[in-house]
Amino acid sequence: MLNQPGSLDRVFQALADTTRRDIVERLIRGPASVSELARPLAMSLPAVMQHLQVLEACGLVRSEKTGRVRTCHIEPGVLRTAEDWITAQRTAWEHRLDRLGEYLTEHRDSPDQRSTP
Amino acid sequence: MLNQPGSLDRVFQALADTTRRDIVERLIRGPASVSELARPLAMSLPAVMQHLQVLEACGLVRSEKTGRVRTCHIEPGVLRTAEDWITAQRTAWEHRLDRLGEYLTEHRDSPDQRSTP
DNA sequence: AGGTTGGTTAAGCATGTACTTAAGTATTCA
DNA sequence: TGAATACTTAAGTACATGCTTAACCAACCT
Repeated sequence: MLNQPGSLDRVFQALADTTRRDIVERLIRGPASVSELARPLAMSLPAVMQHLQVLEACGLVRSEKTGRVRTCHIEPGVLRTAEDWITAQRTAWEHRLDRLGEYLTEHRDSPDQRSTP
Repeated sequence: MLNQPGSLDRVFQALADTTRRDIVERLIRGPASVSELARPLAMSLPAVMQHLQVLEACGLVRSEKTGRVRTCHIEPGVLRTAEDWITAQRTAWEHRLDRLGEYLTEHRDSPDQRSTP
C-alpha cells in the first residue's frame, strides 16, 4: 500500500536488534512511558531513547508527551508490511514446490535430467 | 525450535537490505550461480559475495561448488523463524484488543477512567 | 600450453550503529 | 522556592557495514 522504497529496509533494520524487539514485545502488551521501557534494559536512558527513535522512524512506534512523561505505543500496521514480504516469499516458494511436484509426476517415466524445470 | 539467542538478530539484519532481499526473491524462483545473481545487481562481484556470506551466515541461503561454479539456493525454514516472531506479536496485539473490547462492553455504563485495563 | 570464465581473498575507505558520559530543560511535588 | 523526576541534547568512541580495487586461483576451452 503506502510503502516508500526503503521502507522495508528500515523496518527489518529496526527489528534486527534484541533490545528493540524487547521494546516491541513490551508495547504489544500496552502503552508505556520511556522510563518504564528503560527499567528492565541494561543500558542508559539516552541509549533507550535512541532505540525508540529508530522504532519511531520506521513507524513501528508512536509516542506523545503529556506533562513530562512521554507515552509510547505500537502501530501494528507496520508489522504487517514486514510480515507480508516474508509471507509472500514463503508462499512463492511453496507454489514453486507444487509446480515442481506436478512436473515430476507428469514426467515420471522419462528419466531426462535437467537442473531446474 | 533450534533458535540461538542472536539468531533473529542475524535474520532480520540480513533482510534489512534491498540487495539481499532481491537475492532472496531471485532464489525463491530456483537456484542460481553467483554470477547469475550478480548480473542484475549494480555492484561488483565481491560485493555480491559479501551479501551472500551474510545470507549464508544466518542460514537463509546454502550453496555448494561443483567445478568452478557455486550454486546457491534458499533454506526456507529460516524465513519461518522471522515470520513466526512477527506473527506472534501481531496475534498478541489482536488478543489484547479483544480483551480490551470485552472489558469495555462489560463496563459500558461505569464511566471510571483508567489508563490501560 | 594459454587465454577466458567463475569465483575468492585481501586491503582500504566512508558511513552507520550502539552505546557512553556530561550537561541541559521542563514538570511536579514538598 | 527548591529539590526530585522524566526526559532531552550533544559529543565522543568503538566497532560493524557496504562498498571499492587489485591481485589471485582453479576450472574449462581451443
